[in-house]
Formats: sequence, structure tokens, C-alpha cells
Amino acid sequence: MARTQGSHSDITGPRIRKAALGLFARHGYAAVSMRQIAGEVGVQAGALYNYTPDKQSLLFRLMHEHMQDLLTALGDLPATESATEALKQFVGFHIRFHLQRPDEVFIAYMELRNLTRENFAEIEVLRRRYEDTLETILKEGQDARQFSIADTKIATLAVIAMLNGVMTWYRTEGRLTLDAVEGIYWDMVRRSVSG
Amino acid sequence: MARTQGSHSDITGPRIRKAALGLFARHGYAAVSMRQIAGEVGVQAGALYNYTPDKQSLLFRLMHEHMQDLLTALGDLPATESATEALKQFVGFHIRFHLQRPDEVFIAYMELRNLTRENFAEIEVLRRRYEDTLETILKEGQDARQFSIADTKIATLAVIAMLNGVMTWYRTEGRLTLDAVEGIYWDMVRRSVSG
DNA sequence: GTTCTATTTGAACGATTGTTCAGATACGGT
DNA sequence: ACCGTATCTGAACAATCGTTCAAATAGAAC
Repeated sequence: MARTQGSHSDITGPRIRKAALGLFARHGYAAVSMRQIAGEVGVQAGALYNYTPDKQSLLFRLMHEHMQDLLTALGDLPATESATEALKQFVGFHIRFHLQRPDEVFIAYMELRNLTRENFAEIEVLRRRYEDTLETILKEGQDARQFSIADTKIATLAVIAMLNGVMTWYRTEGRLTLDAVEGIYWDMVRRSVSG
Repeated sequence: MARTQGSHSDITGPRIRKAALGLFARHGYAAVSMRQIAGEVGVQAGALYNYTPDKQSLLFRLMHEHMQDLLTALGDLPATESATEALKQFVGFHIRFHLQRPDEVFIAYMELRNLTRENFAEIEVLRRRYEDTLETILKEGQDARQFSIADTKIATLAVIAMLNGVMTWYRTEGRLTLDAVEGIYWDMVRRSVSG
């Protein structure tokens, strides 16, 4: 029978992923060794293989879980009455969600090239799904004449790129509150899609 | 006496940097070995050390030369009469310059963490200088009441982030011409900083 | 054609890589 | 108290890493 108490299995697994997350984010997947991860957990390198078949799967799982969480949280947003409102909600959600998980976000787009082709394709599907949500909002706003957008596909990517920029500089202890940042970005996004 | 003809020195050096550039961009600095670079040049790994003291210097030189080129080209732009015109020029310049050098650009901001502290600090100075040029434009436009910006520092980073997004999707053989892309982005940037 | 030297080779270095696995360990169930 | 097994250790594997260097090579100068 599987142990239900006292087992290290339920503890070591998450700790390994947490350590890998931090190390991958800080030094990059290729620059981090399994021994470094093990060292951070306080375990020998061999023990990691009770929790992951290999290093690649460790990276993939981190990215996959992150994308799943992102899409789930996005789906949990309340319905809105107008595209403008939906866009505002999206901007706020994107900023807050991503600032809460800087390591996951960093990895999710810096380490794409270190995924195998199959794993990459799987992540790409999820990423595309997220982008499509935004593009749908922009299209609906365009149809309802709330927005004035030359190319919704480009606008989608431009907005996301702009919002992602926040992670390169935002620090909790900085001069701006999260609400202020959200307000400033919403202003810029709103104007960039309005006539 | 130094050889002036037939010497491989003047040829091998640039070829090494070109090979390293492509490989670093595609696979990442940490994932590329000196032997891979040498192989692409058609030379043994030991020969690389006639042209670079070590792998780190190879990366640093690529990034440093790129930043120097960027700042030089930026400085060569003609003077403008208004901040709006200056911003338009900046947007066009940024898009064109970066799309011409996808590998350099990719490395310049993906491999920052693989620089030693000293090398990182040196690149950071150049990057900051580039950003300051944009922020100055935004400030002047703000003072002249051409722009309406809540926070010029954030706006600077947001605009650059947005423009950088173009490199993740633009392909020469795609449906949009460079001029069209430039126009679309200029539209979005202009509106995002206007009242 | 000989000399000189810039350039490259090819082997070697110690260190580190991801991964495997037999044996030690420690805990839950009985 | 003993058993069974989930978990971990610690050593080993072959491969590869960045770097060094004596020896080989090849082109320029005379």
C-alpha cells in the first residue's frame, strides 16, 4: 500500500519543481544541472528521477501547468457587457496574473526553444488559445464600433507584448502600486485601439 | 611581418562571430558548445582561441557591437521639428533596424543573464542610453502638449516592449509589407500617447 | 628555394553533464 | 517486533564541456 503519512513523496515532488522553477528562471534551463536542483532540495541527484523521467519533462511540466493555470483563471473571469469592458478586464487580469508568477512567466517564454518539438507544439496550442481570447475581444469591439483597429491579429500581439513589458521592470517595493500600474496600462491600451 | 593576403585571420574571425551569432540565437548561449561553433566554421575548437580569449568574450562582443551599431544608427537620424515627428521616426527606425538583425536582437536581450556582472553592467549602460532617447522624445512631446502621458518612464518601456513584439511574428514572406507594419504600429503608438 | 611566422591541428586536461541502479534507509501496516 | 516497500544514497557510466599547448602546416618575404 502506498504510504499516506510520513512519506516524503508528497513533499519532495513539489519542492523539486519549486527549486527547478527558481533556478531555471534565474540561470536558464540549459545552465542549470540536475545536481543544482537536487542540492537546493537537500537531496542527491538520483532522487530526482523518482519524480521526473528526465530533465526535459521537468521543464515541460512547469510550463504546461503554468499555461493550464493561466487558461483556467482566464476562464473564471465574469462575463462582461461590452468589448471595452472585456478588454479592461483582460488587461487587469493579465497584469495581475503575470506579476504574481514572475518565474513561471519568464520560463514560459524564454525556454520555449529548449522544449522538444512535441512538447513545444503542445505549449504552443495553449498559448494560441490565450491569444485568441484577446483577439476575439478586439474583433467584437471592432464589429461594435467600439474600437478602431487596422489589424486585429497584430493588435493582439502588440497589446500582449506591451503588457508583458511590465514584468521587466515592476517591483513590489517600487514607487507605483499595482492599481496605478494597471490604470496606466489600461489607459495606453484603450487609446491604442480607439479611434 | 603580418600577412596581408591569403591569411585566414581576417576571414576566420568574422566567420566565427557569424556562426556563434546564429547558434546562440537558435539554441541559446549555454546550450551551444565551442565545438559546434568551430564545426560550423570548418575548423577545430582550439582555433577559436586565436580570436576570442573565451566563450564569454565571444558573447559579450556580439552584444556590445550590436548595441554600438544601434546607438550609432540612432544618432544618424535627421533632426526633427516636433516630438510627434521624432516619435514617428523612432518607431520606424526601431522596427526596421531590429527586423534587419533578428539574431542580434534576440541575443541582446535573451542572453543578458549569461553575461558576467561586469559585462552585463556595460551592456546595460548602452541599453539605458537607447531608452533615454525615447523617453526624452516623450517628455518633450508632453511638455509641448503634443502627448498626454501619465508616466513617461512606463510609457517608454511600454512602447519599446510593444515594438519588440513585432519580431516574434514578422516574416519577410508574410502578408504584410514592412511599410504596412510600420504604419500599423505607428498608429497604435501615436494613439497610446495621445489624449 | 629557403626562412619565418601566422594559423590550425589534434590530442589531452580536469571538470561536469544527465542518467542508471544496486544497496542502504526509514516509515506504515500488521 | 517484524515485514514490505516507498524513498533516497552514493557510486558509477559514457559523453561532453571549455580550455591549453606542442607540433604540424602553409603562405609571404627574401
